[in-house]
Amino acid sequence: MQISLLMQGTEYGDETLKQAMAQELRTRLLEVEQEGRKLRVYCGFDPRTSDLHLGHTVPMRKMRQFQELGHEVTFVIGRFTSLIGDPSDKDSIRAQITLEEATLNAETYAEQAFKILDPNRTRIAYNDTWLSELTFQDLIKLASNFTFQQFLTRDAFRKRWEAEDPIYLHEFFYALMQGYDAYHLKTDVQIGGTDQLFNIVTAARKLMEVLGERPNIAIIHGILPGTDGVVKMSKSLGNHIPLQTDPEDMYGKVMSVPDIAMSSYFRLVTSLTPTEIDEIEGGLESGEFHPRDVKMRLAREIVGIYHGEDVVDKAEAAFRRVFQEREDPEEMPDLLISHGLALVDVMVEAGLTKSKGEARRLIDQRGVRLDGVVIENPEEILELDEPKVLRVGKRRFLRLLPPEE
RNA sequence: GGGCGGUUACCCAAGUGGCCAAAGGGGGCUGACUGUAAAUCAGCUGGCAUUGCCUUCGGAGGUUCGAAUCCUUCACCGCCCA
Repeated sequence: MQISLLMQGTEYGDETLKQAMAQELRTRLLEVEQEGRKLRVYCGFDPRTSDLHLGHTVPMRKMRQFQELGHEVTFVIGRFTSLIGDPSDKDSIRAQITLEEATLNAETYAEQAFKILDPNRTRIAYNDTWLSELTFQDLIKLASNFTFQQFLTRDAFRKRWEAEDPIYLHEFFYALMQGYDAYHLKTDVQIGGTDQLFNIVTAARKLMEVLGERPNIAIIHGILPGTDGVVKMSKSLGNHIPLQTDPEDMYGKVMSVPDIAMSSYFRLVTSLTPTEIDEIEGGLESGEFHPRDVKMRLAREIVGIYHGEDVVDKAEAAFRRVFQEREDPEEMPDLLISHGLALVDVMVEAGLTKSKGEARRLIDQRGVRLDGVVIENPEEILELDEPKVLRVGKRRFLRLLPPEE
């Protein structure tokens, strides 16, 4: 009963492993029941940036499922692991962050997570509290359980090895640290994406075993692609949909996701049942549904989760207005300007462009409009006697207000 | 520690004294098309300035009328040897 629900949507890339994990989960459930306790479930999130995005919610939704079944969920904030950066992430090595930065970034992590997790049933833990206590001796002991070759067969490392790109020694610690988290928390279940297979299945399970704990069960989910539809969602790539964005923006960002990624989005970040999703996919395939309408449904679902059903209609209306009917949005920032200012200066001042050169370029490319009229002259001087709407490109808007007389 | 090769713009990568703000690709942006999808096409992609100037080719210093390109030195990376 619980098993099928908990294994729902998992993706191991290996049927044998999946069966093994399902079997272990079954056994473990029975055991904890006899012990009169609940499963201890955890997933770690590294605060390498300050905001969580849709991609983070995939494991969080799975955690929520465990919560609903009464299990104990620990939301680990990887303040210590984020110092290294998971080598599974391509460019995480590049920018090392400090504990101070990680702490700052983590400030609102829990608050953001509670959009998905039940705050009353979530334990928050920071992994620096135990990882920073380890001695060099401890580290040696942990490290001695693994061979260099085991790490090297990992895709992330192997590719770099073959490309003769640097692989830093400390990157190997990441898996050890994550494994130690699982050991320290004595977890029964660890959740993560397919990119965490090595960290969870190889490192954590082995470490727990040699340290005298039962290996935790890996619940592995698929990876949510970003708004480009291909690469894993991440803030540093700029293909993310932040949880803390306004409903209109969230709706629009979902709409910009390529069709091919829709199915992943439905499966990974909405509450639709597998049956409902099958119906949608069938309808798409037969041509019964228009992909755009399906995507609008997707956008409604997602906006509804984070902003509430009551604002969904408004977000959708705003989207239709601006992108389908090509009207100006109802709400946009105002800027009071005085007479005789150069348009390019106003654009830079308002943050619509980074430089005057960029502003001129956009005007040149016919990408700047004032009340719908394309501005032709890069040296345009503004003389307003009534408010006008400045549109830069597809989605940058500003209402210019004339000076008060 | 020794030998060799390398460090170029957001990323990859060409460029070995002036024609280099620096080829090409990716990414991003603008426009056309359109469903803020995909594909395609055209263009843009350091800053300031209306013909010019300033900053940029790992850091610092030097040679030269002139350097991403040559020299010195420092730092970092890879390969091979130990």
